[in-house]
Amino acid sequence: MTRAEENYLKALYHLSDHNDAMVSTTELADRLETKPSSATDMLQKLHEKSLVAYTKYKGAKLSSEGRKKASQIVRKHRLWEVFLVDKLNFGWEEVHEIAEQLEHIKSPELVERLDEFLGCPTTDPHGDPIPDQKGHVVTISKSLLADQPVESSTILMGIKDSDADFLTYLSQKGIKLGSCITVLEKEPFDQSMTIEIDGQTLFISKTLSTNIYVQTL
Amino acid sequence: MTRAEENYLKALYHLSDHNDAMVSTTELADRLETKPSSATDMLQKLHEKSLVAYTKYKGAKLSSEGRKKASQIVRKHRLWEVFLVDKLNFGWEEVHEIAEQLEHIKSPELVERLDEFLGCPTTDPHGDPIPDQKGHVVTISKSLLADQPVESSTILMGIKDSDADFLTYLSQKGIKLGSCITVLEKEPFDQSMTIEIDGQTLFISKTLSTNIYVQTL
DNA sequence: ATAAATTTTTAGACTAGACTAAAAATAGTT
DNA sequence: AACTATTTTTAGTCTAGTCTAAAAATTTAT
Repeated sequence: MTRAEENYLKALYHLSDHNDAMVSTTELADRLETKPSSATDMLQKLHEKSLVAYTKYKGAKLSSEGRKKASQIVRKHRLWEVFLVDKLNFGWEEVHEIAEQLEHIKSPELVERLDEFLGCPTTDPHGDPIPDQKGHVVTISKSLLADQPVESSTILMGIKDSDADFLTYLSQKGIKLGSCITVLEKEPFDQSMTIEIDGQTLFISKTLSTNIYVQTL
Repeated sequence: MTRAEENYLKALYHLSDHNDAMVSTTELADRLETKPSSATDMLQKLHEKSLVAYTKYKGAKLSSEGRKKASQIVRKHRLWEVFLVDKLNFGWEEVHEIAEQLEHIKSPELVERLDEFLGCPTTDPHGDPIPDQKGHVVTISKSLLADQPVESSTILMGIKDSDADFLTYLSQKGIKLGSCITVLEKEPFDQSMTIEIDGQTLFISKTLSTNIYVQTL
């Protein structure tokens, strides 16, 4: 498996959104910042290798074999992110790019040992689940902060759009995984809200609250 | 810098043997398990980029810039080896291949943090020195076990040819970095020797003793 | 239902890096 | 000094992955 092949599989994994949905050539190309013609070429190649189910003009989705391969790459990506944050003290906004490289290191033994070294974590620093060796993920039911009623108390469980700037902003405010959030007020006209987070009162826009996953206590 | 370019620089680094010696196209090709014609192509390219001083039919050596780049790759390789052995409990014979991949990860910050995490080691698991950020290496004076006189007491400081099978053999015998070695007998006809290593008496061939570096106490 | 707009695929070209085979330069031998 | 043997370089081909431009299929709109 080449690096490019791995990146296509991973993109399909993320785009199919656990729904087994068909992904269009353009979607895939956009995600990988490439051209649709390149995506077509690769899809045909991956179809040949039985990693992808692809029908001309209809789109593509991962085969079970392809899904397994993809989940292994995601597993590696997220384990390395944990390593970078927990062991090397990187900020959660700095690790994605480096993990993009580390995820392609080929050594099954390394993955297992790294997993053990990290204490077999189940989520990465952004709250995304880490697939196990077989590709299975434990999905924790989480809701958007935006949907929580006033007075409700929740715990921050994940970040939807792990954009680096957004993550930097959050950590500047002291917002991190596991923070306790209580919704104090919700403005009906712009869906902004006032929250109490780890004791501190904060005013939060709709953009923010729709990108934060919480778990009800 | 592509992966191939990095591998050529690294090969030149190892072949020039700290002597700043000219390396021939064939030597380089052999080291990289490729053909001389491919090496020529790459040398011309690296010369264009001022990373290598190359004159047709004469051979090549690293420029100061190229040497710096190469030493950074070697630094990364050896730091990752320490990580794999010290933190993930790999055997010293298992780490070279994985480090060959990890050495190409691009992130200066990562290297610094890894270095610190590992306690700024000065040698890798085989006793080879780890270059610092500027490419400088601390060379410890070490001699071959084969050259030690009878009765002399030494400490094992490094392995010359870090071949996986050889390393496996050594660790099976309980031979490791830091082991105390006393030469008990030397046979003049085949240069084999009897040694005492960490209390245990061992018979050792010339091949072995010429691949082990020791430091006199 | 047919025309227009969009999406997707094909065809052909490019680059990096490798290869083979042939040509050129260097080194070794007499 | 000249002739052979070896090494090195050049020339041309191949593959993976990308691209652009054009053709084909599909979707949308009238």
